[in-house]
Amino acid sequence: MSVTLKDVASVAGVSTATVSRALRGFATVDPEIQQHVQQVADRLNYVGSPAAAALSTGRADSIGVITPFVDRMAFQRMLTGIESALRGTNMDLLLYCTGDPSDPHPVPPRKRLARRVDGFIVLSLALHSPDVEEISKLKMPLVLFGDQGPWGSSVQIDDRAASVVATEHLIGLGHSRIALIHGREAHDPGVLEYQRHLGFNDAMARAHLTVDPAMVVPGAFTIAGGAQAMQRLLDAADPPTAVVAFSDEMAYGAIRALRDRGLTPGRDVSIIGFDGHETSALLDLSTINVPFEDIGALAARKLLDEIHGLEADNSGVTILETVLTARSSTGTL
Amino acid sequence: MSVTLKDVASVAGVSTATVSRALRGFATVDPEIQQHVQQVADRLNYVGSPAAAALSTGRADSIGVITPFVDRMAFQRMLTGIESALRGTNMDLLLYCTGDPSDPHPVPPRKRLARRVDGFIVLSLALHSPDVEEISKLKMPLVLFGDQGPWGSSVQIDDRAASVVATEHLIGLGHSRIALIHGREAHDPGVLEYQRHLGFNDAMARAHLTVDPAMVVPGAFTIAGGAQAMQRLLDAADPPTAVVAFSDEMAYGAIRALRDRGLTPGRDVSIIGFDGHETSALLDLSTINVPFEDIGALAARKLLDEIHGLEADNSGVTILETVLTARSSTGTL
DNA sequence: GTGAAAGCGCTAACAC
DNA sequence: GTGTTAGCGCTTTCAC
Repeated sequence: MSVTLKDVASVAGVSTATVSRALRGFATVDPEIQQHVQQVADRLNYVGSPAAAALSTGRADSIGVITPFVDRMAFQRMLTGIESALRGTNMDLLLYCTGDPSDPHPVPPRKRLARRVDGFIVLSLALHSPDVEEISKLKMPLVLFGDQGPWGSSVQIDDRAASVVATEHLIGLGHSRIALIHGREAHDPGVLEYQRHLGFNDAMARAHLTVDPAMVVPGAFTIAGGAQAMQRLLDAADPPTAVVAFSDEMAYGAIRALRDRGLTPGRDVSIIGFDGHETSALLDLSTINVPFEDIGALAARKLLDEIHGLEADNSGVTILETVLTARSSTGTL
Repeated sequence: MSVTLKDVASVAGVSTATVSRALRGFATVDPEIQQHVQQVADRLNYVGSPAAAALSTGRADSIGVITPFVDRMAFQRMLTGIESALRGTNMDLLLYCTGDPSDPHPVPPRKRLARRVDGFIVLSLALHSPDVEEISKLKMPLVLFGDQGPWGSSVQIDDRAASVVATEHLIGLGHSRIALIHGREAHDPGVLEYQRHLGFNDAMARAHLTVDPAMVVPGAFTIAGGAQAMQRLLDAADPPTAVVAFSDEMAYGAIRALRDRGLTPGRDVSIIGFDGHETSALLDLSTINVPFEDIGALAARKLLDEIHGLEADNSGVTILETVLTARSSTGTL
């Protein structure tokens, strides 16, 4: 097939053990020999077999990233962060997309990735994944985002507090009939959405405002879903004057729905999103900035530390800050 | 360490070969035994070692996706397509991000991924990667996008023709002083940008319009770069009345720059983008829709076929259609 | 400092 | 149909 360690060894006139050591830069190898072996390997265009190394060492030299969706901007930003943290390490990145957790998936992620990676980053985002439980049973290094797991460390934001900030921003502008576009019904307190919902309720209660159940609609975290949600809200007997959306994408959809009816965001209806994507600036969308790139990078760094057995100072739960950016999509009543 | 095939074999009272066959659903196994083995494996929570299997079979059961950037919307869309094509197969996805090809990368992709995957999808996007050459030397299954490679098949769009369509759209609206925001200087005809530039020139020449070198500026394929480019254009002695941008992101930036000066896209300056991202509809950006999801899915399918040795009907070069969507960012002069 | 040899966990002939 | 056996290509004791 291809050129192996053994080939290099026989050409270089040394043992496979020496080649193995030399190529990995072990200090115990004679510098002359080390250099010679390196040259031979280069000349032969030798590329080692990760599979063989993995089998032998038990390490896979790669991490798995598990996410329900790849087509979300938040995911892309986290992936960017993860990638940058991995740059310069010898770790490879395996991507496993579970799809909507409510659909049963053909092959559970643990079966797929378990022995193939040294650890996992689970981006459960807005949905609690039953797979997380499965994965945590593996007792492998694991870093979670968006959910507090029973095992491993996690990177989080304070969803409840951030949601309070968003809601109070609208209240501060004089709004009282405030609607909520959430992703979907969440019953698990560990889920990001649940916490944000709590925050919304907190802020409303604190301002002595009532939450009208008709003003709470799902938007599936997509642009289309957000647009539909907004349409429902506008069709209500008593439409809202302001809306909190649990993602920028849903807010985009809401803005579109508004415009389609000739309404202007921030004047006729105020809208605030959640995520702080770059495009939100262009759409003049007020939003809660979530540092997804940092989240990804930090999660990756935590995972690498766990894998390498460093009892790092960054283990456990880390909470990152979110900040409100007010733009013209939110205005006084 | 963990439970192995051998453990399952001894518990089930059969040989490892039988377990191996049973677990992979070979027809040559007695149904009763097959079921029994499966049960034992489940009970023991057995998870096979991909490394061992790979070493033994020579197949890695995974593909590598190589891209210079992860933080581009186009990349995300292609990844979505690739992911969906891989769903239901037993192939894993390894992501390798080379970063800007002009920077030297510490570990060349071929060394990293070569023996770890069964084939590659290379998304060179707007930049010609010298790594492609290296990878093609591997003589492994390879599917390219955005570049016509010396080896392997590819998925493409007709960049030159699409660019003609975009430019002629502006010309048809009465514009004659048309600027171009490209990504960066391209000298390689195999590169997408080069072809689009050709198309721009074609359309201008056909309409007997001159291309002012001062009206051709780079935007680095980012929002910020597009904004800067637009600023330069507006600061020119004789600013353009219309602009073609080679990506929606750069067009977003251009729109922002326009707005920052109190100008309205489509009225004061017309702008057309390239890509057709979902958010472009919200920004009322005219654009050339590129079916990135389809490109990704098709590339993945081609690669799988190549890997499995199917001399598929979809091998070689496949060209996908692009379509113009006119919105209010482009208007009559 | 270097080599010999025993695996790592699985698959694929090949016999039975 | 099922078991035996010989690797796949590397790492890693353990001698020397």
